[in-house]
Amino acid sequence: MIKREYNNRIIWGVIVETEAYAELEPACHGFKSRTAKNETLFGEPGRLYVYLTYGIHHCVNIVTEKKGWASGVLLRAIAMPNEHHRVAAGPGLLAKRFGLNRNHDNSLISVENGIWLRKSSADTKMSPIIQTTRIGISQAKNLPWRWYMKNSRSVSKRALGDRSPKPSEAWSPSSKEGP
DNA sequence: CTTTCGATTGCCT
DNA sequence: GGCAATCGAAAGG
Repeated sequence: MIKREYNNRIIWGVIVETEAYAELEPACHGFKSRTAKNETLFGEPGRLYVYLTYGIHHCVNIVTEKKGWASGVLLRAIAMPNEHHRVAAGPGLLAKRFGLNRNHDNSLISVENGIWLRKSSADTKMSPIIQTTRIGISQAKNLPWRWYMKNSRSVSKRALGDRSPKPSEAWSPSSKEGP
């Protein structure tokens, strides 16, 4: 589960949908270049990479892998048992509900910073976990790097309609190499 | 410099 | 199903 303290309150939920992004594939923000904007993605694991998308919504990632290698896990949906099942059922919605924005970019995940992770029996309650392709991207659509809890009602709306990638959208690793 | 478009959401037909 | 909202990178001239 993920926990968050802000406005003098602690809220929590189970992460029920994620996607992985890494430097070796073109959908990743760190694929083309390393800039001030995406620097966090190249930084040390355990920090948040938060960016604005569509000029309106924020997307929250947890940086993974080793320092110097752009990689992260996008949090796409959180189930909050004590609230309406859709309040955090999407990347933008969960960022909003958990009060996270660009100011939290590069923040270390810790109790001191008001955002942290814990294991819980609630985490496995909605299994099995389905692995499939990512959503809302235009490149490397064939990579099966999305995971979600099959039995959760809080999985993002668009995640429900799966489709297999067309051959023209297929992508396979070429020059870039992993860590 | 100008134009395009995105790791989305919500409202409309 | 379609599309506006709304901003800033990235791409194009």
